[in-house]
Amino acid sequence: MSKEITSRAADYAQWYNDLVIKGGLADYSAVRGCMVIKPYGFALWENMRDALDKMFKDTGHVNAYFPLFIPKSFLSKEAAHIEGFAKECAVVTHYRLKNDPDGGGLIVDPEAKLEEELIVRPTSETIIWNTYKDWIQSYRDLPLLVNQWANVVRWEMRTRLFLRTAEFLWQEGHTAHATSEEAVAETRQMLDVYATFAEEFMAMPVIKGVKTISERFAGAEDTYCIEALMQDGKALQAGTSHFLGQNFAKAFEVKFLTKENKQEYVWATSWGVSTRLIGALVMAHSDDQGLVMPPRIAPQQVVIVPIFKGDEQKQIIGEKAAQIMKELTAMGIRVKYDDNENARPGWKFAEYEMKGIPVRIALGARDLENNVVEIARRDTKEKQTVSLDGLPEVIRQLLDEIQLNLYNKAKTYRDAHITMVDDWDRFVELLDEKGGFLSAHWDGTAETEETIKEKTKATIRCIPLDNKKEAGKCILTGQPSEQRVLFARAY
RNA sequence: CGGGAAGUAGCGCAGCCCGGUAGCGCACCUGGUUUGGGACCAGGGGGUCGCAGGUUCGAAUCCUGUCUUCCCGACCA
Repeated sequence: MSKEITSRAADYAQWYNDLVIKGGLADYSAVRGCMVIKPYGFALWENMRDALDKMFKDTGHVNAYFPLFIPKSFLSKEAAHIEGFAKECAVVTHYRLKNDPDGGGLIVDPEAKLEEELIVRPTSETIIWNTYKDWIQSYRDLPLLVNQWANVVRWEMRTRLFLRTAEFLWQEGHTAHATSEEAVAETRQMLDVYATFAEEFMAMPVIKGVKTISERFAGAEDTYCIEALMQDGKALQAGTSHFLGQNFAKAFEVKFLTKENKQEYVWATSWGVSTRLIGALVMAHSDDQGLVMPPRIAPQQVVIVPIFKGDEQKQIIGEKAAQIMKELTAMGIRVKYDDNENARPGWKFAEYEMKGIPVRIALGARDLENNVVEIARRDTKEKQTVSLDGLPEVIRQLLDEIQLNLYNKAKTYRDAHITMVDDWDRFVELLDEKGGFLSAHWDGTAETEETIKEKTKATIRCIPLDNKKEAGKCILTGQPSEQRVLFARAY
């Protein structure tokens, strides 16, 4: 009624916007390109953050916090890095406002110009490596394994809720190591952490791979990524992990003394995931009725909707619901009871479906008489009547089943959308008609990559880590190729 | 940053062409009847018409500027 959702078939982009806004995840704000993350969306982020944070701690990392502002001179120390970010930096030039003497309200005080302009961090490599210089003296200080949860700003031309906003929340890990091998191992380890998180918590299958040179992070030697596939057949980079070599160590003079008392530059990594994951989650599982939340990170896993006539029934049902809640909560299940009398049950059913709550329990007087409840699962919309006896265990298993089903469904779709193709015309045709990943040979040159992008808007998403070597001919140029790479149109 | 569309009550919209008392649906408040898939009846409250200038006796309506959003491109996570 009041909250119609555009169907995916009618307008995929609008469907996505509808889910984010009507599902209560976020809103547009008065600031261009910036969004307000609403409590429901932030609860989701908190669950993602908590799960990831634990995984980071379990792999030996600690959290710290570095400044929002970066002196302009820092950013320019690493040539490739500045090249990559210069075009999208917000710059602070003054530190004071004053009343316009001509009565025009507040103006920037021209007297208050900063001696050195400050950049609002688009990422923190430079300020962090400038700091690490002081933290690292000897091999005994290594490895240095630090993560920070922060906001960053990248001045984007065109923004989309969660997928690309001028300001976003993320975590960025920055580590320093004594050897190249150790840094590469760290890079790969964190990529595995991301892949595990995406698959086990978000129920979103991902492909681990390495980026081509042109898709590489500015300042990295190698960029690894996890790539996910959305329901419209477009790929989305869900996380990246970079092997930075000694680029930042050299730019910021970060050296350490080896056991042999020799000065050497340290080896670095950085890795991050952002609130973009929320956009990925929305597009991976949701349907035309609304959001579909994977149980493991759903802000609410179960909602109980009472169905009653009159205060007496409300009272009795409320008591039973409280008991169910207590049992579920004791099992660590996040459950909400909605006895708001302003909305009728049917309205609540639709509302919670839109919010994607995995399991709904309907509890009415009739059920109490029969010692049963009706449970409905969001993913398949199946309903069943089950006994109140042993309900918590049934719910617990159902949540696991939903989690698994979402993953399997997404994986089936994803696997069905990786297409091997060896013919250029077919390649172009598939992009338009089917979408998804196209596994094709590439001659390894940036020129060919660029030409394919110009002709088709498809980019090389990654070279899968488990790729097998296979001689073939480049899809565009026919030049010899030693392996297939994954092409797709991407967010 | 280019091209298109839009901004009027919390939300969705009409009114604008042709200037003259700001309207409809949902939501909200009160009372009543209801409650197993987005209830109904009656009464009621709420709007600097994005913002700033201009034209005019008079501007939601005409003109100029500006801000914001959406869609499509270019750029990028």
